[in-house]
Amino acid sequence: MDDRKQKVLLAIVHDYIKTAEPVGSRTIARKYQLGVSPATIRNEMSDLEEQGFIEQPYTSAGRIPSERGYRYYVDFLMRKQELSKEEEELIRREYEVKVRDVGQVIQKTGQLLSQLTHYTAMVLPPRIGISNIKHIQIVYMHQSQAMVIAVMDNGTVQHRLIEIPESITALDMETISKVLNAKLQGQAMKSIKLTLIKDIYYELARHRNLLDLVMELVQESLTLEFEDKIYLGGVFNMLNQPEFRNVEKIKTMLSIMEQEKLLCDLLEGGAGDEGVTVRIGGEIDQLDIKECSMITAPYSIRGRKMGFIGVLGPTRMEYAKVISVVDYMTKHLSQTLEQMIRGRKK
Amino acid sequence: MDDRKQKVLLAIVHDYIKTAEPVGSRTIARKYQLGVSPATIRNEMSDLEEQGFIEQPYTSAGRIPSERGYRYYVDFLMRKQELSKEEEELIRREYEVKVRDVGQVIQKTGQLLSQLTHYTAMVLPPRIGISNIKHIQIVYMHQSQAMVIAVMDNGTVQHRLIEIPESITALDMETISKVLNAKLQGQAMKSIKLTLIKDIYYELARHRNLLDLVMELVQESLTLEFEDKIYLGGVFNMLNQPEFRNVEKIKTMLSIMEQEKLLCDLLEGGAGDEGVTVRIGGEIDQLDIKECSMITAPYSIRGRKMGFIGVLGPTRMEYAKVISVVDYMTKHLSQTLEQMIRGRKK
DNA sequence: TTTAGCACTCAATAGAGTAGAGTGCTAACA
DNA sequence: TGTTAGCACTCTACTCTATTGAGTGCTAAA
Repeated sequence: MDDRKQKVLLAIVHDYIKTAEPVGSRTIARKYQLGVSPATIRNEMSDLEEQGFIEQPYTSAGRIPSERGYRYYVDFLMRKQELSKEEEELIRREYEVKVRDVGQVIQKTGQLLSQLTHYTAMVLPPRIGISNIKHIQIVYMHQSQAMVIAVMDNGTVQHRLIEIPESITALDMETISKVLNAKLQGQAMKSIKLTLIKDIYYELARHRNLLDLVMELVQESLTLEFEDKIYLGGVFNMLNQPEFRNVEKIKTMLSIMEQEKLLCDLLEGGAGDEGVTVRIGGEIDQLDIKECSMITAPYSIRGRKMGFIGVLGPTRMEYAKVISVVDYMTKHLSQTLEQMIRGRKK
Repeated sequence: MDDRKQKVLLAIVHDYIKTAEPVGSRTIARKYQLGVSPATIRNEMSDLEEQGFIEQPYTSAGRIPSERGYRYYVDFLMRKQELSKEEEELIRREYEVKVRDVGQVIQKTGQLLSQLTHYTAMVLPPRIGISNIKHIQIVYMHQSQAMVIAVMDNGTVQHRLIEIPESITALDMETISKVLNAKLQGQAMKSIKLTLIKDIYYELARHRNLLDLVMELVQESLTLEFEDKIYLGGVFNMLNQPEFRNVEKIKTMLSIMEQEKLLCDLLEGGAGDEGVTVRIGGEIDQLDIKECSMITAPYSIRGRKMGFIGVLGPTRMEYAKVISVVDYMTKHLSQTLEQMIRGRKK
């Protein structure tokens, strides 16, 4: 692909991202100084179309980038775009106030992502399956009920009400808490194996009843990993995009947004181990939202991948901008979380 | 208002609720056996319009109920509509599985509400401000950080990471936990007064530093009451309503849905102390969502009002149906929550 | 290789006409 | 006096038909 063709493609992508209207040869000649006439540009466009980088919605309309065109743009033509001073300032300021626990950080991240990009943001909170138990506590509520609380070292807290046999006293529970703490502290939810459970059983044979219930909680927390909550921000930003002028599209869009499970898969599915991943249109294979692109990236705490953040927008997305925002935010998020949970030992 | 006028109004309300089209005199004569000709009905309609119960979108269209018309319908004409056996069965079944903690119950309630009514459901979880502290625990995370956990007797758990001076040991914290529990157990967050705090201060003069932070949490939990989370269900149900054919309306609608604070006010604002409240159109004064009605009701645990549930739909709403669903759900919700937190002493 | 010119295509817009639902009025009827 | 049939009138929604304009592709000349 020669230099001038690249320039033409770049012009088409830029203009279409900005206006959402098919771009004609004349517009390019007028707005982007290439030093050639519209006729020449038409010839180039004809070639580009043959190679599959651009397409025509109908005969005698302007051209729009194809998915392949966007891909080429993202891979070769796009120039990196740093965040502005104001934006960085905004992020810094927002993270400073009122973010006391992990949940709030996650939520704020979603908010910022959507605010900065004007698209829909998705954030997957730190997965508990791969974090370690810091403390387990059983709180007596009344004669047939107790609350099991597990504090994880990523700063989250799991809790559940359980039924207990009436024969068990508050004192019993304290004993159980102690043993559980001794055995489970520092263990990852995932790594709690049968041997360990047997070990605890042995030590607490007397309290087998209660123990069954507690272990059930532990087990369930593990499965919870897969039905994790996901934080969305700016869903209705998407409605400002001209591609959502028609109500049917909005409906499919929103019904997708209500399926948390699907979104989690979407977010986890494509992202690589490190760095920002861009998926354009059909490259998101799980789903048939047409004309959408996703930009995702994992964030980590102390080098361990803990979750994902992502932005969903139309294929006609401001890739350069969104990529740098996502990149910047993962780093900032990792940093904020690390600061918050400073105590973690490697 | 004489009997026949009521019948005509009822016919108009029913038909408009069903079809979302202005209702003409002929339609009424055909579909609702009133035993009179369209001309007579026209005369009645003319009167009804003069009295403000119905209106015409434009000359020579059919009539639609005015807000006053809906109000009259709800107050005097509407017949109570019981839930079907299938619906009751559905509710029972859904509450049985996988509702282990209060959060899940709340979420499930929202889901059911929207599923049964086909409108948007909102649920305000039990307010912590008016619930009592069951247990306070401080968990040591590492040398400069601790997690404060408060278990409330309504089955919710509050938690927060706090910074602690390095001089404080894990043992210190256990002492503090003990004293806090002794003093705060059974107290409502709201009722924690200065005298009580002084009392604790006195007893724990040595640990004043840490105490400051813990009390701050308690204080903040109190303010949290006002920025409570709200659970929404079936937001996109609304899009199936024909009044949301145009995109602008969808946008205002959704942007309202994203403002949690506003929704909480909305939910709390109009509801009375007991029973179902219906607000029609302009009667929802906080807001300028036009053409919407809200049906709300408080739910309680052991006779104490703990939160609200509500349904938001177009003014052209199936009032009879929604009212009975909301009514039924508050009762069922109260019951489920009471069962779950059985231990509460009056 | 580039450019100007020109015929052709197609969506979007605007206008005109038509159909249909519904009203209000009047006069006749029970 | 209340009810009804008849009829002229109103207004929206829909269809059909130009018209406009942006844009292309091709050809021939520079």
